[in-house]
Amino acid sequence: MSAALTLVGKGRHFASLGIREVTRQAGVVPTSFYRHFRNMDDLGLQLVDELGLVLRRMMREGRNNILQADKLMEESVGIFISHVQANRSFFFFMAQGLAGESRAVQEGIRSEMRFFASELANDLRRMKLAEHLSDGDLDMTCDLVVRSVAFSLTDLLGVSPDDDYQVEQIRKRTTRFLQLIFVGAAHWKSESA
Amino acid sequence: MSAALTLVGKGRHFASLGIREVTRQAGVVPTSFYRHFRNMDDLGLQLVDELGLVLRRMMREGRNNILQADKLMEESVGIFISHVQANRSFFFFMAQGLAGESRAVQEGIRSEMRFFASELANDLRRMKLAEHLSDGDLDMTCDLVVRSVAFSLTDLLGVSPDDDYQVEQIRKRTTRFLQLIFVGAAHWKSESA
DNA sequence: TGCACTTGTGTACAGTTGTTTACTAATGTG
DNA sequence: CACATTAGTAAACAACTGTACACAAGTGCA
Repeated sequence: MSAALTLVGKGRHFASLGIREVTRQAGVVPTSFYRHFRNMDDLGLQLVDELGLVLRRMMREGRNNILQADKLMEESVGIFISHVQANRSFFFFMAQGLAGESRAVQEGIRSEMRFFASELANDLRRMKLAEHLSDGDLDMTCDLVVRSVAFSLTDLLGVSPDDDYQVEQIRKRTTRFLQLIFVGAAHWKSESA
Repeated sequence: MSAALTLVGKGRHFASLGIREVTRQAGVVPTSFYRHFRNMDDLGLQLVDELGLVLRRMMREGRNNILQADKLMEESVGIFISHVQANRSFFFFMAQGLAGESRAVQEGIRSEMRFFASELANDLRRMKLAEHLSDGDLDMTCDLVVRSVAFSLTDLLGVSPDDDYQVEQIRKRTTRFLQLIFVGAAHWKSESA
């Protein structure tokens, strides 16, 4: 699994990886692959599970470290970026999987994102930061937040992690996106359509 | 090119396509490939150019058919969805390319999206729909709009085009996203950070 | 009519792929 | 210690891959 991840981190697309290629990277004979996985899709699914762990760690760090509500978005984006940089290959895999060729992997990643969004909605409810929103509207808002951040992910993966200037731009832009969304949520009226 | 697109439309990932496979689908001998392209990346780049045309057609239809400002978002989303359904394979290619393995294709698609966002900003300026926003803030808003719609694209490609119920859900959700963003923009104050 | 150019064909080759089968080394539990 | 399980190996195979080369049919222009 980490061999596959390494290759993905080097810019290869998961869909184009072969069994022999992965085992070669792992320093192991091709037949060994079958001791652990039935095929590449299977390996992909197990990577999705591990990705889930990475995302949960990120979420926990967010919950523990965000103290003042007024800095909520800056800090969240900061945590997000630092986790992406620390697990670059995993997030490459995630970004690829959103439009990947295995339907199962795609659905797995999508469901991780839904989970993330619903946890975010719960947190906001608990912090009483969105009391004027109906449950449905809060869910929608959080969904949009998660999507926007996920899209920033592709920006972030497109620049070198050492390019501080570009990373800073992405950080600022993502933060502004979130602020814009929450300004919208603050003035949102149900059935405004 | 249309052979490659057909394969992508059938669920294959562009990065995993081979020359022989594409020429087989095209009903042509493998060596013919080299008459037109140097390699698969080259083919991908030419597909990006064609994708640009598809997007421009969509934009034009938007400009011609949107009459009342109050239905602007419903109609825009409607046009978007109908173009996606009419050019499904192209949009598959686009969604894949955002995290593809060819840096050049990736950059090409990204730049098409930037172009789209800046045209959108110009239109809104021209229609005097965003006069309280600075240029930078309007650009940001349009960027977020385009990203949100692009993300909905992956939703749309994940369901069958005949599944009217799901398509309708996506349409509604996307429209609400845009409304939320524009409510945010309407109440946005520069330097609100 | 002849000529340059474009597109497609046929054959060939060395390298790579996924997968099977039979065998071996390492592991931890009773 | 013996045994069952797990993880890795070696050799083999047919199928497929990208690419090279020389050649043929179709095109539009002089």
